[in-house]
Amino acid sequence: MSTLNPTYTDDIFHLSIPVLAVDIVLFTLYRDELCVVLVPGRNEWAKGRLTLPGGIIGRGETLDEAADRILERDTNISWVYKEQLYTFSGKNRDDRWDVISCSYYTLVGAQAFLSRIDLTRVSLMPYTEVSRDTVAYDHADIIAYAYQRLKWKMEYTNVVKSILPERFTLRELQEVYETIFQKEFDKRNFRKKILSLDMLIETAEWDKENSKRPAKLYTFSDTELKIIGIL
Amino acid sequence: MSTLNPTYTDDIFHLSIPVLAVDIVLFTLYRDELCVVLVPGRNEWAKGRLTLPGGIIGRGETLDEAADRILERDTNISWVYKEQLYTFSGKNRDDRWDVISCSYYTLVGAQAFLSRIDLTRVSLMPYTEVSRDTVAYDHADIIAYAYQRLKWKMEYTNVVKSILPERFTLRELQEVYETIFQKEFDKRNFRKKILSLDMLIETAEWDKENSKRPAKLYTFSDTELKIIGIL
DNA sequence: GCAAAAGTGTTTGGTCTACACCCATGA
DNA sequence: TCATGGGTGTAGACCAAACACTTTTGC
Repeated sequence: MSTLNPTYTDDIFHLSIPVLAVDIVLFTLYRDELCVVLVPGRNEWAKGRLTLPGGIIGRGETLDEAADRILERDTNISWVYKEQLYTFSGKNRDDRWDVISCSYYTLVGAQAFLSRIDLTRVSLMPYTEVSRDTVAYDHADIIAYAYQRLKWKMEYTNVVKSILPERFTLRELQEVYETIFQKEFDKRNFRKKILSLDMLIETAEWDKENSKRPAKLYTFSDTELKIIGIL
Repeated sequence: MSTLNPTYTDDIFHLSIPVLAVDIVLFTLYRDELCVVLVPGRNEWAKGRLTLPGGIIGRGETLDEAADRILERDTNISWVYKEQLYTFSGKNRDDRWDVISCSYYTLVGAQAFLSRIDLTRVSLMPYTEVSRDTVAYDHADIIAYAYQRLKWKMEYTNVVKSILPERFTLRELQEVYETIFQKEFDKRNFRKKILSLDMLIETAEWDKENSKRPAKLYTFSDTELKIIGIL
């Protein structure tokens, strides 16, 4: 029996203690929509349905390590901002097993995401289509909770940087907020607010991508997650 | 081997998966100080030191049920507001075992607390005295985290009601906030703010306890936890 | 020169803070 | 009548929201 990475064929499901799994809610923006990464269910209770990437934690592993391992296994993504969300244990979580799920959520930019992922193994579902009918177990609840937490983090930290490229325009930044919050913000107030936070540094470069007046490019002043009040 | 309530003598510590425990941070106010309930360490690695009330979760139990069971076992307290805090899994949490701890915190009024607890089995430690030297494992870290979360919940919910008697004066309410936040608030601003939230109902009764001008007694309008912005 | 997106300030209302005095009661 | 804590209002600073026009560029 391997120490790391126990498999579903172990006899761990017949013990007097529950099994602890780690499930990951990976958010990304794709075609101006907030999407979640899902994988096909691998056991008989989730066959033909989509689930969150997840796995059983091994002895000697921390939860963070297990989250990294599972994320890398399913998406090839190896370093991202991630945060533990909640540990779910409702009796009806799983049709048969007594599995407790420690969930994480993470946020990845579409570029980084698409360049690493194998879309034959994972799929993207728009957040608006997530429901108990479209994803297995209680994973729709976990995703809904992750979405709340994400919005909330975006209101008072610079976590949005994990979804943006190194340099970006204020308009792009605003669009990320608008997509995730599903509401529009006033351009002037948004810029004033963001700039007043000293979260961004103005670069000397300009965005010449589109054929209109070029926009200044900005970058984040902090590489680490920082708590600030945004919205 | 019992299904609920596995004991430390089971062989569960030799498995390929980690063991999941539930630890509880119970806050109460005692002599105008924020205190935490601790119990004597029961295994050889925590002998002679104090730990949080905790135990191994059993198969068939949810985390909330395990938290209730452990709380009742150690303190006779059977219904209180409680909230899952975080699931800790650092490698150095425990000298020997690979135990993952799902922690809860809760807040109990001194009256309810003292009437139910057996002080020969548990002890109270002022929050200011909690440190890695005074409590075992990584429990000081868990308590510090719980304290942050508690303050934060008190800023935007009516959670404070779990520590107050059914009827109370505005002064008492303010004192609870001052004790927990370890800072003083302006009386007029505090009253204005609290009353503007429609969180309280003014009763027809007066507090005649102290021998000065009687104060109006208030009660909470919501019995459930409610999100509001307080401070 | 025109279409398209970038960029920019001011006014207004609400909220937070600081601050000092009178009132009701029991002793 | 006095000591003690209960109860109240206002002015200034700050922050959030609403709102419209000018600038730069490519075509």
